[in-house]
Amino acid sequence: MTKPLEKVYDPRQVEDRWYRHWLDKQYFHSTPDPEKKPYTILIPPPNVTGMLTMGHVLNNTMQDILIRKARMEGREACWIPGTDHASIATEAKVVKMLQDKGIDKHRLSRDEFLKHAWEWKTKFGGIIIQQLKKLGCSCDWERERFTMDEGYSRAVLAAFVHLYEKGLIYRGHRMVNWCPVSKSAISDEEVLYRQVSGKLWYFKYPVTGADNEYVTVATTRPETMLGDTAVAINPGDERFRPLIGKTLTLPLVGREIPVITDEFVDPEFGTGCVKVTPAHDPNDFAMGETHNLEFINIMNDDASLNENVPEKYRGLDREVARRQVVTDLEELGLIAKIEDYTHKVGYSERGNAPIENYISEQWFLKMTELAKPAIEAVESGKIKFHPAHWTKTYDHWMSNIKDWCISRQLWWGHRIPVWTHNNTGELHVAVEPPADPENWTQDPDVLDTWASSWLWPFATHSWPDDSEGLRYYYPTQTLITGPDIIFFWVARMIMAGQEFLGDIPFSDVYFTSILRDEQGRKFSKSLGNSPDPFDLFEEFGTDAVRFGIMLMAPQGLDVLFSNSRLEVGRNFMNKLWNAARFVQMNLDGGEIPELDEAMISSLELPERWIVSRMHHTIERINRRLDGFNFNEGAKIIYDFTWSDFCDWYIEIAKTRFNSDDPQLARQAAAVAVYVLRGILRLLHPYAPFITEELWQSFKPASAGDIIVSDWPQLNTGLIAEEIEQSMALLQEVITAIRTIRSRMNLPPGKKAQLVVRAPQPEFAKIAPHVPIIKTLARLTDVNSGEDLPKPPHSATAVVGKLELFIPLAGLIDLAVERERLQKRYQELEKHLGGIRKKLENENFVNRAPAAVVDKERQKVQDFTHELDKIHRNLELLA
RNA sequence: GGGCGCUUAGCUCAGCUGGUUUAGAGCGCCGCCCUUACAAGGCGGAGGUCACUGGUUCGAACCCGGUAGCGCCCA
Repeated sequence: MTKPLEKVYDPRQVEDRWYRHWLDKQYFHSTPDPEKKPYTILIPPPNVTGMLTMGHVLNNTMQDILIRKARMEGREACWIPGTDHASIATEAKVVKMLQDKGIDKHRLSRDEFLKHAWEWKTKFGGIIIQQLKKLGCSCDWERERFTMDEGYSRAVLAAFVHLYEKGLIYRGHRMVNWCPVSKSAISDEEVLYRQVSGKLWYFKYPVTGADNEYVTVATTRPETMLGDTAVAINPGDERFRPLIGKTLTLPLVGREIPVITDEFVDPEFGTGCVKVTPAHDPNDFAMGETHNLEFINIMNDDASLNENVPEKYRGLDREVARRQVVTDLEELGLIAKIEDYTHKVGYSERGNAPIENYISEQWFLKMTELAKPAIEAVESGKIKFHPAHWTKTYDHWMSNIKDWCISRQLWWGHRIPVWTHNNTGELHVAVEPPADPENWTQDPDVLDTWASSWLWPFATHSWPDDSEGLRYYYPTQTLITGPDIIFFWVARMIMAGQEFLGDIPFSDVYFTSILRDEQGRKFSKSLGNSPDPFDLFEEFGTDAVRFGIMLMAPQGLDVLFSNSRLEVGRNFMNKLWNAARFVQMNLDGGEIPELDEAMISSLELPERWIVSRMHHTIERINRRLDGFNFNEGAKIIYDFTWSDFCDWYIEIAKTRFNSDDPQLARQAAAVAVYVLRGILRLLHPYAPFITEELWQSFKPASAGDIIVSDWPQLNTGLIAEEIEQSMALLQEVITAIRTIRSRMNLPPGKKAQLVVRAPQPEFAKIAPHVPIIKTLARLTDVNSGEDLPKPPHSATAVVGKLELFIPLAGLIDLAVERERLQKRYQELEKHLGGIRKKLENENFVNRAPAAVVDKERQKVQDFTHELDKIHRNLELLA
C-alpha cells in the first residue's frame, strides 16, 4: 500500500517519472528470444529535421498501443525507432542556415558542406525523438536508426548495386519533374497538383510566305513559345487541312517550324492547334520523338531562360520572361485574345514552387518487374490493408507503375556508387570505391530519400549481412502509417522486401486518418491551424491527449480535431483517478484483498454482474484491437469504466461498505480491486502513465510494474447472460423510480416510499436487493404484495411485471403524471401496432425463423401487459 | 474523365454477418442536486420520416441500382 491518492489527478507529477523508470528498467528493449513469438513494429521514420505534429501523435499512439498490448500478452515486443535524412528538406535547411551566416553553398566544397550538414544534424536533428519519448512511446531506443548511419548507408548502396547488376537501374536523358528551388529532379510522387487560376493566351503564328495568314494557338505558358519547334493539329480536323505541309515563322525568334498532325491533339482544346515545345512538356516530348522534332532546352536549372532564346530574354526568370513575351507579342499585334483559365499546376512538394518539365540526365529504376510480386502479396491477402479499400488504390498505382527517377542533384544523402574512369570511360559500380580513386570520377548525385527508406524493414538490422536479429524480427507484424505515403513508402517497402529478402516486410498495414480542424481543413503549416502537441500535453496531460485522440479517430474517416474534444480524455482520466481513490479509501487498513475467481459464482448479483461485464469488456476490446479499431476499443473501456463500474458498481459497493456486514464489505473491496486491476491493464496501452501510477497502489503483492504485467485473461465462464439480465431488471427499477422523482421534482434530499404490486415470484427477483434500491433510489421503505391497492396520490411506473407506486401526497402534480403516462401509453400503442401488423402477415410467420417470430409474440405479451397497467392507472387519475 | 469514400440527434460519431430492445454514445441543450471518489461530478429529460429515390426480401439505417451534395486519390 502506497500513500493516499491526491484529490485531483496531476499528470505532471507522474509522466516523466514513470518514463525514466521504464527506461531504467529496460522494459522497452528487446532481444531475440526463441521461446517467444516476436511482435515487431517499425516506426515510419520521421524526418530528422521535423517536429512532433498531431499526425505523429495519432500515428505513434496507435503503434504504442499495439506494442504495449503485445508486450503484456507475452510476445517479444520490439518497436524499432529512427529518423530519415530527408535529403531535400534537410539540405534546404542547412543552405538557409549557411545563408544566414553569410555563406554561399556554392562557395563550399562538397565535403565542407557535408561537414556543416552533419554538425547541423547533430545539433538539431532528432528533436523529434525526444518528443516521442514525451508522448510515452515504448520504442527500443537501443535500436534507433538513422538512414545515413554507416551500416544503413552500406545497405542502401548494396541495394543499388544489386539492382544495377540485375539491369533494373539505368541512366538516361529524360524529361523529369524539376524543382527549380532545390535545383534537383524529383519523382512523380513528389509533385502536388494545385488548382490555379491563370490565363489562356491565344497567339497568332504567321504562316511562312503568306500575307496576313496566321495560325492561332493557345497556351498557359507564354514564355515556352521561345522553345517551340512545331505546331500540331489533329489529322482528322478538317478545319486545318490546308495547313498541312506548310511552315510557320515563330514570332520573336524567327525560327521556321512545321505544322504536324498527331492523334494526340484534342480538337476541342483552345483553337484545335497546339504549340509544341518538346523540351518542356511531357506530351510535346512524346510528339517530338515521334516526329523527330528539334528539342530546344530554353531554361537554366533555376528556371531562368538560357542562351537558346533571343538575347533579350536571356537570364530572365520564367515569370518575368512570361510578361515580356506577352508584351512583345501584343506590340506585334500577335495576341488574338486572353481568357481567364483555371488549370492544375504541378508544385514541388518541398520547394513549394511550380515544377518544370526539364530534360536532364538522371538515374531510373525499372519498376514493372518489382511490382509483380508486390501486387500479388496484397491481392492474395498475405498482406492485409486496414481499411481494406486502400488495396484498390494500391492496385491501381502498382499496375500502372512508371520508372522511378532516383537521382537527386543534392549533396546531403547517399551518393550514387558509380564511378567513371577518367580515361577509359569504364564504369565502376560497387559499394566500395575503386582502389585507385584518383583515376575515377564519382557520379555527383545522391539518391532519393525514399530509395533508402524503402529498405527500412531490414536495413535497420544487419542487411545485407545475415544476423540473428534480422532472422528473428523480419518479417514484422504491423505497419501504421498515413495513406499519403502509400506509394512513396508502403508500396516500395513491399517491393523491396520481396526483392531483397524474398519475403513480405509486414503482414498488416493500418492507414491512419487525416487530421483536420473543426472546419474540415487539413492541418498545415501555412494555415497555422495545427496545434502544438506540447501545449496539449501541458493542458490536458499526455494520457488524456492520447486517449482523446484515439476516441475521435474513426477507422477510414478523417478526424475533425478540436482541443475541446480532448476534454473527454482529461475528464476520463480524472474519473478513473477518483474511482481508484474511492476504492483505496475503502480498503480495510490498507490491505489489498485478493479475489479468488473460483469463489465468484457464490457472490451476490451485483458482484457477479460487474465481473461478467468485465470479461465481456475484455472480449470486446481484444476483438476491436485485433481489428485495429482503436477508437472503438477506447469507447468500450470508457463505457465500462464510467457506466458499469463507476455509476453502478461503485454506487452499490457503497451500500456494502456502509453495511454492518464486514464479510460483504470485504467481498465488495475484493471485487472492486479485481475490476480496477482489469481496467488499469486494459487501459494501459492507451494511457500508460496514469495506469502505471495507479497500478502501484493496487497491484498484487507479487506483481511488477503494469507495463510488464499480464494482459487480462478472458474467462468466458465468468460471462453470465442471466446475471446481466437480472441486473438489468434491478437497474430498470431504480431508473424508473429516479425518473418519477425527477419528474415530480422531488429533491434528492427528500426520501420517498415505494409500493410494489407484483406476483410474488416476480417481486422475489428484486427482493434480495431492496437495500440497494433503497439507497440508489433514495427510499425509506419498500412494501410489496400481489393485490395491494394503488396508494392515493401516487405516481406510477411499470417495469416488466412489476407495478411501482410512489405515494406523493401533496407533492404530486396530477397533470404531469397524466402526461407521463399518456406518453408511454402512446409509445406502447405505436410499437404494438407495428408488431401486430407483422404477426398478421402470414409470410412473416411462415418464413421468418421461429425464434424471431416467438420474440415478436413475446413482445406483444409484454407490451400489452404494460399497456393494461398504464391504462388502469390512467383511469384512476381521471 | 477514372477510382475510392462519406451523408444517422444542434455538433462529432457508433450501429460488426439484414430480425441487437422500442436506432445508441459523447459533447451541447433543459431541469434538479455542492448526496462524505470525482462539479473535470451525480440524477433525470428533450431532441432522429437513418440524404433522396427505385428495387431485392416475410423484414432494410444495413444488400443492389439510380440521383444529389461533400471529401480524397489518380489522369
